[in-house]
This record gives sequence, structure tokens and C-alpha cells, in this order.
Amino acid sequence: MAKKKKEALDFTTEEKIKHAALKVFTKKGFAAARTRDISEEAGINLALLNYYFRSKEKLFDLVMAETMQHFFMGILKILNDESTSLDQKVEIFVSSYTELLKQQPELPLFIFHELRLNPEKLASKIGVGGVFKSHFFKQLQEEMERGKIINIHPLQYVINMLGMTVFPFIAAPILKSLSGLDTKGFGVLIDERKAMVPKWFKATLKVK
Amino acid sequence: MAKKKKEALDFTTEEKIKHAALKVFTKKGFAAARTRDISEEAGINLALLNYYFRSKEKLFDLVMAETMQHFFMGILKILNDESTSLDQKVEIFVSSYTELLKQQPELPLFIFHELRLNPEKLASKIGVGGVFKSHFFKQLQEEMERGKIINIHPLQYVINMLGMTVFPFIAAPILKSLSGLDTKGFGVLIDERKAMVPKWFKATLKVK
DNA sequence: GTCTATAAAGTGATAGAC
DNA sequence: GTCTATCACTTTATAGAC
Repeated sequence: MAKKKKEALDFTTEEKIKHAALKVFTKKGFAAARTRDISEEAGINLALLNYYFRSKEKLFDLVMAETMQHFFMGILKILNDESTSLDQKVEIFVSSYTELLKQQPELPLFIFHELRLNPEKLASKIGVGGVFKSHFFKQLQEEMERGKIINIHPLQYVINMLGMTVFPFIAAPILKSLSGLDTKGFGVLIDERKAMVPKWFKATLKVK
Repeated sequence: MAKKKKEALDFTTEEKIKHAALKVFTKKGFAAARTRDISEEAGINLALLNYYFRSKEKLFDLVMAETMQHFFMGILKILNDESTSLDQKVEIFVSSYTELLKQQPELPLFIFHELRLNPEKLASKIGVGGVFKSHFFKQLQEEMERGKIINIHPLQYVINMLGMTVFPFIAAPILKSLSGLDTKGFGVLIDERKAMVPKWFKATLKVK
């Protein structure tokens, strides 16, 4: 039982490497990350990394697929919930992703950077067209048909919602530098946005 | 005269290298960019790159400083124009930066990525606090004092304006993948935003 | 200023002992 | 499974001829 508890609390070597890999890749990007950095961060030997994952690139592909899956499927799950209203979806998304990004602020920049370097390879990890079949899209289109919303591409509103939530984390270094805010002050700004973004979003829906 | 014309049309070796460097750095990022790539792109020899710029890093610093200066000073110039109204500033910014980014779509992701890897070094290239002394900020604060705008951090509106304009370019690969739009179709989307973002922005100002 | 050839250092990956 | 030692290759940077 002592042994079982130990297994439950600790991580396997494979998990330690994957965890360290995500951390180092996220911090430095694929190109600048060295396999030595990852093995050090994982507290294991360099040879072991290749023993488990065969190559830096294979390790990256694996970690990246899981990370992107988690990130984008999380969005899709919220936008696809048929039990929530349009406004509720926005509130839930903004709230939950703001909290997620407070924990992992470099995640979006990392994902978008790597995705641009290798769009073909990585884009396949996301369910293509998922957003278009989403309940969120249907709700937007219904509102358009009723004349409640101006008739433009629904993706525009997804861009606005994502942008208003995610962009501050992407631009954080500049925003901090421009404003002189430290990490704590920036956090206050982010919390203020958590309350405001849904309101701002609703306001954009009323624009004709 | 023939000689003078040739000088005016051609570029010096130094300029060719800098131009090639920006292109390669922007495309691959600093870490993945090889000096060989740059010298090839410039049509010169690898040794010549070091002859002019001493090292890859010094070349990067130089190109990066100029690029960031141009990018951020352009924003500041628009926001600091005392002859334009608040709404006009937004319209001018959105319009001119949308056009700029249509020409150089990878620029924001490149700048933000490198800025995150090296905030201290690169942030110094921007005039710190420039936005806070800007006429745009003063106009927002005046509206707040009059009770026309809700009393929150003015930077929030800068984030919204920047985010709505710049974010689609940062997320372009995913948005294309999600939507199935090709580069042309994506361009239509961007043009639609050029007209809409100022309207959406105004709507957010009315939120209480 | 511009080139070719090469040094010098870094980095991914493997061999082989334990 | 895990380690040390090492190979093989890449990449930055320089030396030296022209």
C-alpha cells in the first residue's frame, strides 16, 4: 500500500519528461529549447529522453498535440454546450480562459508561434471546422436571421471574443513596459477585463 | 547620372543584409534563423554578414530595434495627434494598421514572440510610458470625468483596439484552419473588420 | 569589400556499461 | 530503465587570399 501510494503521488519518468518538455518548449519555443534543458528540468539524463521519445521532434509533436487539443477542445466544449445561452457562453469562456491563462500566461503566444512555423503539421491536431458546427455559431446565425445582429461572418465575433480575452496575455510584455505595471498590477487589469469583456462583447452584438 | 540612378535604385550590401535579416528573422524567429539563410537571402556570402554586423545577435538587435521602433512609434504618432478626435484616432489606427499588417502579416507574432523571450532587452527600444502621455489617453480620461465613459483603466481600451485589429493576424493559421478559408477569403474577413472594428470599439465605450 | 576554407563551439542522438 | 562517454552533424564566427 505504501508502494501504491507512492506511485499515485509521484510521476513516472515519461510523465516527468513530458511535463518538463512543455515547460521548456513553452518558455523558449521549439527551436531555442535544448534537449539538455528538458532533461535537466525533468531531473533525468539526456539519454533517457531519447530512450522514451526517440527524438526532440517526436517529443515536441506529442506534447504539442496534447496541449493544443486541450486548449482548443476546451473552447469548443464551451461553444457547443446546447444548454447555455449565447451570453452565458461568452461569460463562461471569458471567465474560465482568463483563469487558465493566469496560470499559463505564455501558452497562447507559444501555440500561435509554433502554429505559424508549421501550420500544416499542427493544424491537423485540431478538429477542423469544429467551430462552424458549434451551437455558438447557430445561435449567432439565428440572431442574424431575426435581424437582431448585423449580418456578417459569425467568425468575426469569435475573433473578438478570443482577441479581447487572449490578446492581453500575448502583448503582456509591451503592455507592462508601456504602463509601468508590475505583474501584480497587470493581474488587477486582467481581473477587471474578466468582468468587462462579456459586457463589451454584448455591446458589439448590438452594432448595426 | 546613370551611376547616380543606379545608386538610388539599388541597395548597399549593408541594406541588403538588413532587409534579408528582417525577412528571415520574421519568418523563422531568431533561434531558428540561420546566418546562412540570411546571407543566401541577401545574395551575399556568409563571411560578409559578420564583416558588417560582427555577430548574429548584433544584427538581430539592430534590425529588431528599428522594426519595433517603427511599429510602436507609428501607433504612438496616431494616438498623439492633437488635431484628431477620439473616434478619428481609432478609425485611422485600424485602417492604417490593417493595411500595414496585410503587407506584413507575421510581424506582430514575431515581435511579441521575441519580446517575450527577451523583455528587458527589447522593451527598452520602445519609448516607455509613451501611451500614458498620449492625447488619446487624455481624451479617454476627459470622457470619464464627464461621465460619458465608465471609469476604468484607459489602457483597457487600448488593449481592445489593438486586440481587435492585431489578433486576427496572430491567430490567422488557426482561424484559416478552423474556417477553411484560404488566404483570399481571409483577406475579405480582414477587410470586413477594417470597417467594423471602429464601430465595435465605439460601442464598447458606451458600456457602463 | 568580398570570397573560400576552416576553426570552435554547440547540440541531437547513440553505444555500451550497469 | 538509467547512466556516462562519445559520435556525428550543424552552425556561428574568423583567418587569410584576392
